[in-house]
Amino acid sequence: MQEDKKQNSVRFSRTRKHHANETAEDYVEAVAEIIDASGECRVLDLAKYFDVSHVTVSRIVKRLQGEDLLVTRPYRPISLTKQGAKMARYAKQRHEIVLDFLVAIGVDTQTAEIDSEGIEHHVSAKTLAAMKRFLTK
Amino acid sequence: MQEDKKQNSVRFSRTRKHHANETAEDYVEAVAEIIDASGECRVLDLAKYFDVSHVTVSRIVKRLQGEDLLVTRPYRPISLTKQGAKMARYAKQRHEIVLDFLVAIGVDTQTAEIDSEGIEHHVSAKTLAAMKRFLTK
DNA sequence: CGGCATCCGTAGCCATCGCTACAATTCACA
DNA sequence: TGTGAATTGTAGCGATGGCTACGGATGCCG
Repeated sequence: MQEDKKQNSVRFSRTRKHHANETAEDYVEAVAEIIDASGECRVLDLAKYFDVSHVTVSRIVKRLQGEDLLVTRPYRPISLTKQGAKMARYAKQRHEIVLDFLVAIGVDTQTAEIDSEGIEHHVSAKTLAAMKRFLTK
Repeated sequence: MQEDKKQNSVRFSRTRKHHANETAEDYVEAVAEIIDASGECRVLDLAKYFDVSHVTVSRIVKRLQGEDLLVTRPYRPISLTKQGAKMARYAKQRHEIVLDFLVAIGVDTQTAEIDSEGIEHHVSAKTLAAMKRFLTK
């Protein structure tokens, strides 16, 4: 119990920063997916993708541009920076592993798709590695 | 890809409401744990537990009282309502299953403890059932 | 090339969860 | 009992992410 006090700042990392990072991962992954599927990514594409208003997307896109994850200009399409593309690749890979893993342990596909969206942001490299090992066995 | 548009409101349930619910689960679980360990739960106990200021705890406790999950009075200890205790029991059980499951697939205990904190809130009943099946096999 | 539909930005509201600074209450102990 | 330390509440700030309402930009098509 004592050592909890030191570790809780890590265990309960449900902080603003962590949450903002989840959003960043979701957004770069979505941008990559949308560009891959349709050639370009607009604010409205993201609004439809996440089922939020274009205003919310617009503000988040602006923030992520400030974090050097994506690039856009007013009334123009959105593209990823090198850093954003890297994050998107990692997020996509991790997402697929988590999804496949859930299916592998017997979760139905639809449930696995929903749960993996929430779970993926909390899977550390070590847990991801364990899931990978499980999948290749 | 088409059907994504309908499902995204479910898939990306990273909404205010969902996030607030995660907080509620963490808090009732913590209150139950603290009362179980020390007999009573005070604002400062929760502040230490989550490594946040007492102000943050105080505001959240007030909100959760409004949601009928816990009961307190100014400068008094915090206890759970029937509904809060029920949520705490479920959260604790789910937490333990996720933790045991991560360890079972080969994640070290410390990493499993960290990851399970984040993951547990996104594990549906079906996924939880799959984890339980895995553990009893 | 003008006008209208669509897309996007801005203004401004709310809720949640962080914080510091300060005020109020409680409680133990002198 | 009174007083000081510990605890808790309040005021007020910032960041993030929801929203509606409205205005400006773009671009297509007659």
